Amino acid sequence: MANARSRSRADRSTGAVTLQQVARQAGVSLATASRALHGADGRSVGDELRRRVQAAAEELSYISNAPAQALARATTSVVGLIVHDVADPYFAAIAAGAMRAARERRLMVMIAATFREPGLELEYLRGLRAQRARAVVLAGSGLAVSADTERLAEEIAGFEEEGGRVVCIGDRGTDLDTVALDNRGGAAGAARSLWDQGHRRIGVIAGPRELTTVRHRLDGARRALRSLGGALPAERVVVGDFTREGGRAATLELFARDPGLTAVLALNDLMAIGALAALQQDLGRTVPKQVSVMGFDDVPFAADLRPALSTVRLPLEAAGEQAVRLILDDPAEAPRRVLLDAELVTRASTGPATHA
Amino acid sequence: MANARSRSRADRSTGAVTLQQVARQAGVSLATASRALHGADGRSVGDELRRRVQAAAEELSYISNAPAQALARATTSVVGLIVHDVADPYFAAIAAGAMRAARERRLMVMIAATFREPGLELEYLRGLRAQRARAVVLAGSGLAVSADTERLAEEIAGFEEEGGRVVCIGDRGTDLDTVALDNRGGAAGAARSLWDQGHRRIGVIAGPRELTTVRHRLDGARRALRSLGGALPAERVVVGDFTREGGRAATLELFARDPGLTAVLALNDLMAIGALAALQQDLGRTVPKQVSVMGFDDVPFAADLRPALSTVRLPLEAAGEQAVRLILDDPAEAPRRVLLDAELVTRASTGPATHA
DNA sequence: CCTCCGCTGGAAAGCGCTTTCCAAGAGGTA
DNA sequence: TACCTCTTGGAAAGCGCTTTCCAGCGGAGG
Repeated sequence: MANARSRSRADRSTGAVTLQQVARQAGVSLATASRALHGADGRSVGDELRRRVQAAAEELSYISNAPAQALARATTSVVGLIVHDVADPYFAAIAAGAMRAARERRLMVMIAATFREPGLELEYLRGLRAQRARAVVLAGSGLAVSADTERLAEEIAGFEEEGGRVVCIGDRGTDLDTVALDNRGGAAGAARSLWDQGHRRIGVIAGPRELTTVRHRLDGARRALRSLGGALPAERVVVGDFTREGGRAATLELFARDPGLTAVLALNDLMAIGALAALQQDLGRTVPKQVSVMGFDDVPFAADLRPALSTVRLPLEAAGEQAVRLILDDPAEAPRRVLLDAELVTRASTGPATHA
Repeated sequence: MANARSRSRADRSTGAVTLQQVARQAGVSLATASRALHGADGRSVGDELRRRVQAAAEELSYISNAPAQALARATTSVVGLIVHDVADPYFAAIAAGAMRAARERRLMVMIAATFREPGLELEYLRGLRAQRARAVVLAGSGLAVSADTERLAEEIAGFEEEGGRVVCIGDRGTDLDTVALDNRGGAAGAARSLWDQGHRRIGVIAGPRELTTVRHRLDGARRALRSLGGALPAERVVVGDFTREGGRAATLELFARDPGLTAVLALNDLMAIGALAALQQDLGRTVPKQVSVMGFDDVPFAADLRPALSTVRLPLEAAGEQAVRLILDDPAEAPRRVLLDAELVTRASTGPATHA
């Protein structure tokens, strides 16, 4: 008997059941089968025939061919999601939210991780365009300065011209649909809270300056301090990787420059964890007794660190959800912007400044 | 002038640049253009023409239509990844590995989260079949008992018959390509290490019993204890959600049953974190002085908890990578099985038993 | 009784690509 | 010079679906 492997060389089919076969089995035309099963056509099919088609499909275990549908309909049911790194809890939370929203709308999500290489973002966007994704969510923070930024903008424009939709999480320069997170406000609140507890010598450990997220957070903190009569001189800001190790190294550098700091504001929780490690293990300081540490993002484990990390909570999962909603539910003309609030979460890693 | 919106109703095209247009612009036939740009054909194109085609493609910003290619080639460049929850660091790590491997092979990954509903796994597998994914990685632990298990097996068989490939991470009953993690061995090692430190009354907090992962870990621990002359009676095993809260509740229950326990073995790190919280905050015990806590998985923050969590490290990212390699690199006949070792990581949350 | 309309089913024309086949030319050998 | 082989380009036949059009039919209205 003929098995799947013995097809003629000219036969490029996969051996999967086709709609044609379903139609034959049900004794109806291809058109009717298509309408009975997927009928986005606005056309109705008689009850009797519809039942016959459904039965045939069931019996043959028919599974529709999405690429073929995509070709014929000129649209797909996939949305793309571009993040920096899925293993980073920040992006994991966003991804979870986006996937939940996608599920509600019965869409599949194609995910791409750039590992922070700007070139990859462009490449993946092109890949998603090739897939004819309906929409793509750009979750990674934009780069403020980059030769690729312009190319990216062009690519986005091209995509939108073809009917694709793009939304980004966090502000980018461009006028796109945006789900913005209140980085500035959150950072300002964090700085103010430190100030209110008597801290006057506050150090900041920041991620790469090109990230707009970093810029906004830094800016928020700086302004708040200034408006309170303080300042954030350049030597009290150390840039490092946006990771635990980056935070550790940055903290060491910060205290090498000024051992009298009473608080460190980390621009994300990963760095804050590094700061905690540096302070408690390398520098032998007690937190928050001698030095307060404030994080940013409120990753899931923040409350389980010792001391429990005070931080700024960002509604990341909601951001992911909103992003796909925004993009799919009502395709407005003008670019829209949704601002999600940050919330200060005070836990045990911050406390009153000890005046030396 | 005619814009993209003014196409006739009969025109189902997206307005995207097609290969046909590129061919025309380059003054060659469609066939030649196809060969010049993607030629998986084994056929060569003269240098001059190839250059002309490439220039035309560049100039028109041509982006190939993946669905159309998929239809014509009867294969795609997407792999599917089905997990329980992307926000769970366990799956996030696997996903990161899988994505890295996919990138090396220039594949796109379609990800689906089941949120632990077994029905969804089936549904997503069908979705991935519809997409004609080349391969799918089943990352979530299998359910040992489930009405869906059989349906799932059928679905997998159908997919493989059509040329799709499936690999799972962690053992499932079925004879599939598998990247197994040494859950049994890891749990045995963990139990032994506790035993060796003098612990004789060890409680275990476990995730849902249907998960094969849980079964294996539990089994490993039980056997190890038995072989050492101890035992793991049913009342010292409490089942809860595989989450922080589940761990906390389970720990409380465990100590309500037997306040004299000197160690708790959590079957994943999330539960271990809950145990730490329950012990230190709710029960007022010191860890590891009065009670030792051992986790499982070694999530990224395990070392930053207080006390730093002793746990069993699983090479999760490697598992994700291996899975996609296994499945794509050499499509062997017989189902293969790769076993990845677990490694005991002793940190500060475990110590010698205090004999009351 | 005839016409017109609304409804349902089917034939067929694509959607944008890949690949098979064929034709034509180049180069080698007898 | 005649014949054969090898290479390169193009025409055209699909891949599996959706959707447009058209045909046929029954019922309502004149």
